[in-house]
Amino acid sequence: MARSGPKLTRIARALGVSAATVSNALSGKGRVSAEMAEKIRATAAELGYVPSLAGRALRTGRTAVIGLVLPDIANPLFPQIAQAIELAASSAGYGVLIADSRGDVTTQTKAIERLIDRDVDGMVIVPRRGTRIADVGCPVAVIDTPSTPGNTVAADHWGGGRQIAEHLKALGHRSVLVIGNNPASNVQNDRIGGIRSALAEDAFVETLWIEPLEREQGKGCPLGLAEKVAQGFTAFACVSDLHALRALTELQRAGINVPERASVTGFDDLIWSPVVTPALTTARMDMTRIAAIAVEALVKAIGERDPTDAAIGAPVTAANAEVPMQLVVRQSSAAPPRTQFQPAQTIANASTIADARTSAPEGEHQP
Amino acid sequence: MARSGPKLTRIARALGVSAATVSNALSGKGRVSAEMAEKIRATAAELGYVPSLAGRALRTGRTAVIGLVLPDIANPLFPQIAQAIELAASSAGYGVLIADSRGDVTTQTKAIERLIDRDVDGMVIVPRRGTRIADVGCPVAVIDTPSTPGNTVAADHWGGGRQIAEHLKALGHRSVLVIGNNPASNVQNDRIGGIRSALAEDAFVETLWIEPLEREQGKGCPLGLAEKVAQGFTAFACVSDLHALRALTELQRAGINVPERASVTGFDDLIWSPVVTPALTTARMDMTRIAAIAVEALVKAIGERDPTDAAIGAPVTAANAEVPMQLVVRQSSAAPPRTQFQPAQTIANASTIADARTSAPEGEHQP
DNA sequence: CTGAAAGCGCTTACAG
DNA sequence: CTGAAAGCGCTTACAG
Repeated sequence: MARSGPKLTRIARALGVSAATVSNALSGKGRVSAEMAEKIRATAAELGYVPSLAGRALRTGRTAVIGLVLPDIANPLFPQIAQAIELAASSAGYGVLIADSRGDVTTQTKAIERLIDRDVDGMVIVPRRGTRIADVGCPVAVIDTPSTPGNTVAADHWGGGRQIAEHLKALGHRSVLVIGNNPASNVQNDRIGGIRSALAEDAFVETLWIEPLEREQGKGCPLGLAEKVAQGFTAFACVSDLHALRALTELQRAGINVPERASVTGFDDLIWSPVVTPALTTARMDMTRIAAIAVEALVKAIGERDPTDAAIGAPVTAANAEVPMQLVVRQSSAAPPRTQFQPAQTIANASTIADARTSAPEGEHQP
Repeated sequence: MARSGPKLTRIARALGVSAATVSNALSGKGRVSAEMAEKIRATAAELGYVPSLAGRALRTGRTAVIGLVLPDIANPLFPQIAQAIELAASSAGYGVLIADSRGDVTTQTKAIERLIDRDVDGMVIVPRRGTRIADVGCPVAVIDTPSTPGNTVAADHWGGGRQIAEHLKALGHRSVLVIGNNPASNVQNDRIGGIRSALAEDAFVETLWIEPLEREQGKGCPLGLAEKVAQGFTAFACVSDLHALRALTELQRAGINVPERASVTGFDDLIWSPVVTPALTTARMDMTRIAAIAVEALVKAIGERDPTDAAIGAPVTAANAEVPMQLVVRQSSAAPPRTQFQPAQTIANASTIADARTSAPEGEHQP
């Protein structure tokens, strides 16, 4: 309650000891007799003592705050990340200052500078693709992809891709269209690489890079998935649940039943994945663990760092770990048409769509 | 770059003046001659001087940090809010510390306490429904609904509801099912109230309160919307784009074309709204303005507050404003079946669904 | 117009 | 084991 409660000195006076002794007792550095320490702790608790971070920061050079730098807060993955980091950080006694890059590299640099100016003890960065995080001047933990050179903590995107692929393979899918939107993204390339590697021998795989959909425009160029179904694709493996959602609704809109006639999978288990009909099969990151590792590494680096080396060229430290992804199977993926009988039906909006039954379920485009 | 750059004293020494003069020059309090001030500013810039917030905080009792308290970071609206608040706050020279309530009232209280312990100058709170924000001990701006008693800044949810309703009415819809999930939410009630009030005379309206979908479960009880279509409803007005997405996909899954046979609308213009096929018609809040107003009010309150009144019972100040919502018309809403010819078609998954053409498009359930 | 002093609350050597 | 002192970097009265 009490904003920056009573001061240390008040406790000291109340007990007739020095502020230094109170400080020592409270920090448990052991320079105080057990009884005295106990008495001091009791009084502190009773008075609702909360140390002034400002005072401490000024003395120690540590603010107990870390920055969270994100490429774009609008990213639907942001909530998961922020929540996990906030939990890990506050458990470790750190506050989390947010900084938004708004998708822009210049803004990212500025955001990082602002955090530095605020004397954060360290920062967690989810870099915008292609960004080099260097000589920031404080400990940094990067969350990205194992493929990113340097110290990073990341989900095993490749392994996640393999899980998705194994799942589709086990269902009997042999023609898979992989959908991504950013060939420059390490994360997407890892996921796609994983999918392709697990599917390599058994299936025909094609990758479709889609254009970023202009927000607000909303008129979205259709991905032409109905045609892909007609060509024989039975599964659409998207690198994000956002693409999966786009694929799912486009297929449904074209009158193609999911999962009876085409399976759709995504990545990240975003908020809507279980809400949609049919619910999306996806692979999720263990954000809690990723955040825990990142923050732990950060805290360790902060501890090892000499707070007085303030200036340029200070060590950039980070974690280096890879966390498995978890497959979440829901109703948007099932055995392909070949193995499941479909009652005769006419397709809505048939004008633009070839009836998939008239095309071979697979193989016609095999090399 | 330089972490907590050169100190004030360094500038003072470089110019042979006192630290006090430098401080005065930089803060522009005008106790310094113009030339001197200019020289000082130049040197400060040259040395890359960045004031130590810790030092300043200790002296002034102001940390230049505000807290952002959210009911649940996982909320899909969070990105919009966080982004807008971060921008407004950093423009005003404030950092933003995040605090997650994780949907829990106790956690919310703890999160607020932690922010207080960190000596934030004020906080923006998006309260969990039914929470009383009181005697926090620092200036507070609440973002909620105009219906919430007390000082709040909010979107005009009621007006947004009216806009949605007018839109549907203009298209010719006369049977509207309103979908919400939380009868205790002021926001939802305002939105629904607005919809109903604008529709009152001309249409039949029913409200469907749906169960919160258990995440991970993903098996989601279907909402039974196909049946509603059979009953004659032609429009589904949801209080959130998340519900709208659920409705849209359920309808599509049932073989009901949107928007030809049923229109779907949402609220908030969440990330997926323009991505989905058909893109969602929705009403969005002007988060930028809401955040600007909230932060401005907060900063004003902080300025008026005596930083030494530290303790209990300090004034809780806030904004009080109502910001119009903006209707975003996309393809998920169109004229109802009656006014638009539908080619004959068979419905997929017909087993569970009555063919809507056999039921009256409206009226049969009118009182 | 400018400077010297005091002090915000804390912690860390250094004495006793 | 405990205390007195110094100082982190800043700003605000108060003198000159």
